[in-house]
Amino acid sequence: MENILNIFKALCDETRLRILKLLENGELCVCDIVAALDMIQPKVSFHLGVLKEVRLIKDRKQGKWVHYSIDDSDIFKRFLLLSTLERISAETVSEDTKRLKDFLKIKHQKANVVSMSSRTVCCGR
Amino acid sequence: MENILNIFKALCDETRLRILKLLENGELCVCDIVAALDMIQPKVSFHLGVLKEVRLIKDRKQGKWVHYSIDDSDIFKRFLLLSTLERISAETVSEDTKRLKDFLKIKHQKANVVSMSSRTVCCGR
DNA sequence: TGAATATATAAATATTTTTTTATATAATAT
DNA sequence: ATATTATATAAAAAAATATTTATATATTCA
Repeated sequence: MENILNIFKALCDETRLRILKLLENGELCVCDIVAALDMIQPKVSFHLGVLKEVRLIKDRKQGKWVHYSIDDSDIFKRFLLLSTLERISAETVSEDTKRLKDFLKIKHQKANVVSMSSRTVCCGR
Repeated sequence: MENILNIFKALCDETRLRILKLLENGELCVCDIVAALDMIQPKVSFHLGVLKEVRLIKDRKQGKWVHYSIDDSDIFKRFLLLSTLERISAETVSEDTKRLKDFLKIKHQKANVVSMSSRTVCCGR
């Protein structure tokens, strides 16, 4: 019971569903998600922690960055996520996707300049 | 989003999962559930209301009684419930099932006496 | 009709969860 | 070394949810 209950507790929050929806298309680092959701970073970290705790997502550390992605090692969770996320239309999260797109664009532009000047910037702050 | 979110909000509570597990074997009236969970009646009514609101369960009124049962008119919810409830072992809810069994036994005994003396008692209080 | 029973609802309280603000940690760059 | 960047965490405040207590409604029974 404990287990399935905690999965639902992790899924019963709008912010966390938005995060999962963002991760549907592949891994993102924390600052990507912060930009996409337009929320402050500790808030996003909190929700990532909740999702990670029940293993709906996993993380991968690389230098200063932490990349999060859907953890599809469990077949039940995989199916649950699949059927859940397909019930959230792209339209519903269009603002998030737009902000993410814009952010990644600028980030990659900077990364190019950076690779020439040998700096390493993610959020450009 | 609203819709799937509210389904998870309804499912993210232990009492409500216990209620659903009880209803797995067919409809029960409120006083059956109150006895099985060993909780006060307004608390049970509150949780039944939450489940009914998102149409995970439905009710059927008959005289003084209200009978609740799983609402399986929606295929997604049906599947979700099926796969959820099978993840809650009978062992986990054995106390609930025991109390329910005991309660129904006494209730039916009374109902028999009652049918002879033409009274209508449910909870015997 | 009046008492008893089954359930629902409203208001007050308690608890849990989320959000914010401040700060810590760890990696990289200068 | 020191500053900057990315992320996490702790503590306080705010918001949401659940629980209790009291009461209302509706049905049946005597």
